[in-house]
Amino acid sequence: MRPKHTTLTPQELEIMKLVWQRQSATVRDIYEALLEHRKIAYTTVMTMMKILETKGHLKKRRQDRAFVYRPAHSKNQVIGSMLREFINRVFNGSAEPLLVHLVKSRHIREKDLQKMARMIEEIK
Amino acid sequence: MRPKHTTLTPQELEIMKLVWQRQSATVRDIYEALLEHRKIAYTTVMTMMKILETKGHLKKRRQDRAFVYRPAHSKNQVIGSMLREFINRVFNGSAEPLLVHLVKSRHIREKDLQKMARMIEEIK
DNA sequence: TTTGTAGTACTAAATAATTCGTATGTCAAG
DNA sequence: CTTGACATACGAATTATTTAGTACTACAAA
Repeated sequence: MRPKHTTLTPQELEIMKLVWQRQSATVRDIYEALLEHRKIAYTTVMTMMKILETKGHLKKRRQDRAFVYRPAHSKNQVIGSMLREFINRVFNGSAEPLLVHLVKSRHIREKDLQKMARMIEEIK
Repeated sequence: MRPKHTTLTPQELEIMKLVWQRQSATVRDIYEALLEHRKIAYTTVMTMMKILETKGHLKKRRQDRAFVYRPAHSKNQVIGSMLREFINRVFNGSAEPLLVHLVKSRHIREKDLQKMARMIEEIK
């Protein structure tokens, strides 16, 4: 069976971002990082990380008394599939109308497009 | 108070897409359109459209015995803000890494970028 | 006038997502 | 040995999302 593409919920993504940043982290590490932005209970973070593990997004390993968690997949992989899912759901699978939105809303500029064009050249 | 930016859930979006397509629609119209793709109850569609109305995404008007629903906002507006929300949540607000993903995953090609560049020229 | 059809209103159940409390165990400092 | 700090395990409450059943009403056809 395939990896089973469980997409990340908003709170799960928030935690995954922090783990990716650190390569590996304990519940406490993430708890403290989250606390800087909002009130949250230690056990809430623990539960979330346990869920992320059962969903296959985190791997854990015991180190001393606590678990150390690591990402099971790269950020690029996961974000990439979230983007694909979004394009499917919102734009029926085609990226062009997304681009149109980005351009018209001025989220990207000519400069960015040129940068991308150069990137394509390099890939070729 | 502002419009209160309720973002569309997946099923809500599905329905809104059908209403945008039709300009206006009854519960039965949408029910029949959805039925072509999957099993669903008439009252389920009714409930969803009622929710969309209370969330401010649909306006209703009675015509004969049934309600006729219309979008409260344009597709561009709503999709645009969904895109913005996605960029904030997933890419911390900057569109460039999104572009990088699109290019690297070959979702967009040089041809598309050129098209966009021309579009920018026209906007200027 | 009776009855079937098509509509809404109301209720509610199932699942997913988010949050946190209590119980329990282990280890180190006193 | 006792106690406090810190960790996990387990259970559960809350809210959001999705789905659909039942009751009731209005109208048109028989």
